[in-house]
Amino acid sequence: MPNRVDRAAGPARPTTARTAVRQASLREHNLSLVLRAVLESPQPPTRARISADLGLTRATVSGLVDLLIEAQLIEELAPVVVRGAGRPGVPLTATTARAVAIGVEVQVDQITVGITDIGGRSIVDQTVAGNFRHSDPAAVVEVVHNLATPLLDNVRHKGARLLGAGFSVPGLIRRGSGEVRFAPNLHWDSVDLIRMIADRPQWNDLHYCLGNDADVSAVAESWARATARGRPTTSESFIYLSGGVGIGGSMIIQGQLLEGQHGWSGEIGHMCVDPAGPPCTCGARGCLEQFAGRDAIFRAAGLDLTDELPALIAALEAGDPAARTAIDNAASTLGIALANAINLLDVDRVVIGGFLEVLHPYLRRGIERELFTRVVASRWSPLLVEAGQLGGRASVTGAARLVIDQVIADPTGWLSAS
Amino acid sequence: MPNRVDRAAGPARPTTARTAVRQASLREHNLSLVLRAVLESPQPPTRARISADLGLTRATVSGLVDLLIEAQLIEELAPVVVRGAGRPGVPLTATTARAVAIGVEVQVDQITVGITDIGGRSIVDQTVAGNFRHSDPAAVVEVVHNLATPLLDNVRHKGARLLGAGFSVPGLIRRGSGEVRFAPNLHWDSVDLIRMIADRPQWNDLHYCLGNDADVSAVAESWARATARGRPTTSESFIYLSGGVGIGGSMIIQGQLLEGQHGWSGEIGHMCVDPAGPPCTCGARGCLEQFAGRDAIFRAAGLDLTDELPALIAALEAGDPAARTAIDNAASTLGIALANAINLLDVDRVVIGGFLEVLHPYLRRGIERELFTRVVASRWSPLLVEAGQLGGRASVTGAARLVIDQVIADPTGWLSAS
DNA sequence: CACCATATGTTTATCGGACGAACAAATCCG
DNA sequence: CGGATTTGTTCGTCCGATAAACATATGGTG
Repeated sequence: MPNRVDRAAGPARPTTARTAVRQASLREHNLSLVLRAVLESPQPPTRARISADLGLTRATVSGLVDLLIEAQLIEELAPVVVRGAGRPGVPLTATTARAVAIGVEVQVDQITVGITDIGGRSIVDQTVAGNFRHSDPAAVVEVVHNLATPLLDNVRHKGARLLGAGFSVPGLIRRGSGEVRFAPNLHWDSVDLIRMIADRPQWNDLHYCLGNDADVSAVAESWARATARGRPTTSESFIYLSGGVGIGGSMIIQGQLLEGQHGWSGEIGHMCVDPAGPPCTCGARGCLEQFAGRDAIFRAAGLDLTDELPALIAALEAGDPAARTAIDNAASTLGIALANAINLLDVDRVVIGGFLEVLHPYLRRGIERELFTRVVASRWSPLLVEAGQLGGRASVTGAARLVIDQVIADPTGWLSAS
Repeated sequence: MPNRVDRAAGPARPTTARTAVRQASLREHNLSLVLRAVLESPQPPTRARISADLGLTRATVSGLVDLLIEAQLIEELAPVVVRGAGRPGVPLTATTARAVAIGVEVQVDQITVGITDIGGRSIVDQTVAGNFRHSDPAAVVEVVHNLATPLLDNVRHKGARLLGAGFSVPGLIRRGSGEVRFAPNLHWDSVDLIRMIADRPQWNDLHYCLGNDADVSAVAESWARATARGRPTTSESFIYLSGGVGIGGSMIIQGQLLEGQHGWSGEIGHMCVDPAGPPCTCGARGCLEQFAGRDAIFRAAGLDLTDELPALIAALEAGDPAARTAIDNAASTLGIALANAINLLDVDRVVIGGFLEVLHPYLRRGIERELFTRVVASRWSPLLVEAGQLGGRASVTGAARLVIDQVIADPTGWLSAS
């Protein structure tokens, strides 16, 4: 089958399937269910356990499991487990490094390529620094290709299956296509990134995903905290804040990315937190970015824009009043913006990522203060402001995760090939 | 079967069904699909047309249609249509006044009961005025009962099927139960409204729905504009603003109500539009309500709070500067709040309802001005600020619609009874 | 008007896939 | 060692969609 870009970003879209359900869809769905059960279970489940959890017959589950095993997506473990009477079950788990996805993160100052297996283990990754502002897409593709080729060769050589490739780009994506609609910092405008990559021989015949970096990072965080807590990602809802040059946002509602009509949702950086505030690059006034963006904070703290994060932290630790005020202002405006979002969406969790992740300890109290006074439902449901867990690796991981989410959503396409 | 409150509010929840798919579910799904095809089609479709649209066999569709006809949900029309060669098809349409839902709207100053059939036609409705602030739930139930009984008797006497009852309440709903969590104006706290109603003999054995009034109105508007444009409600996304004593909001994303984790989403009235603004009843400062709520506008316009809307409109038409300023301020703060919401959700349509609906002509320009400068994506996708189409009837219609949405989402439960 | 082309709706046989029950396998317990 | 218990597989059954043939009802054309 040819290159496919089924969805431009995000995990399985809520299947309020307007499409008809043929008998095969039934299989697809249950296959997806079983695979998800294996991948998201706290510990490797047996066939019997899956059967009980899902309400399917053991016979049915067995059949589906066989298909997934044949596809190298899952495998059996030794039946070491002993826990009472009865024949011990065979625990099932994701294969390690046998079914992998490649994630590519394009940033303004670096490009990272990483390989993640279906179980979420990062196999290998590699970063190359550079200046990609106002870059030529073809040059970027070249860099990606060169960076990825050895990794791909290596993985293929070991007999692993390549499930697909996911891309994270700092800009707006055209949903359902492999096209970058607009990436201000890269200075890209309607670049069909996927097509450019897919034309290369080694990149043929793959599944492709493309996503906005904030969205992709949010997906990765959703995954990380689900596995960390040993719980399925299903019911998680949170707002993800991605601090960078600007401030991006993204919403995970019940484990699903809320993409919006065009895939441009989450522009929390341009939420108005003070109509009398300073003008923003977007043309409006008082946008959050102007208070809590990287440049804004550094400027308010009296630092040079070329300074690095450690300088800011040093100033904070030294008790520098300007730095402290800068952070407090950022925190309270972040709090206002997040309170607005929470009131709108009824979500009780916020995850702070990007460069703000490191500042989380300094920001948290200030943010929470605003949340507790402004969120209407805060008296009934506690609110949490957490730091991301993935640091700079969120985007690469997430990009690969986009692919894996597609596999989970419908494993059928990945069955036939041995 | 006993009284059921399958979902507390809203239309079919996105079925990212974590639950297993048995063979029966397949039937359910396709039944739902066929029913939806009949109900949402611009003009009555034939079996063959449905078959082509959905990709199901004519045989399959025929079978499903038979079930739906037997359940009195749809019926055949005379094959009058002549449009080319071939055997003329039999057009299918919703039955009129043979399958109906009852909608109940509880407001602070009135209670309305209305009956709507599955095709969306309003059969009859009735309103009683009263003061239900700080009301006794039991008394309200009594009023509802007395108001509804003759309507129900009448409908049943004509041999129509009662599909269920939907309730609209100005407050927070406990999702998945029939309980009103908190309704400040009614002064209700954890009132199990559905149980109280269902205990009455005539109300036995029904399907029940319960929803927040803004949510319910939004559902009704979604439906109204879908049928008005002769298009299925599927892909519609908009933000609904419900002006009342306060300002409620609600989001319809791709035809689906976005309820949030607890069902408390849409609190756009407490979005901060000016951190230095006046204190709000919620404890924060600068909430939208304090600028664009009914009381705020009347106060700013120099009117008495007991005045009615016509007084405000008269002042506006007379060119009264205070009134004009009040409206302009309301519009720009509404614009700020809506821009925030739109940036977050990537929706390109806003529907203004409640008492603001009438003021729409005076507000629109001011709102749009803010939107066009503040919404990042406005240069690519045009934004629309529309008035609701249903006026005061939105809530009753929507309440009944909650039930009908459930029927559409899974008609199985309504098949057996002749 | 006969006849064919075209489209709709129904009938029939077939097949895919889940289910239930029975059975073999592997453990624990007494 | 034999019963109890749980797991995984095998086999017949049943439900529901599919495909193909057929009956039905038009329009068009010589």
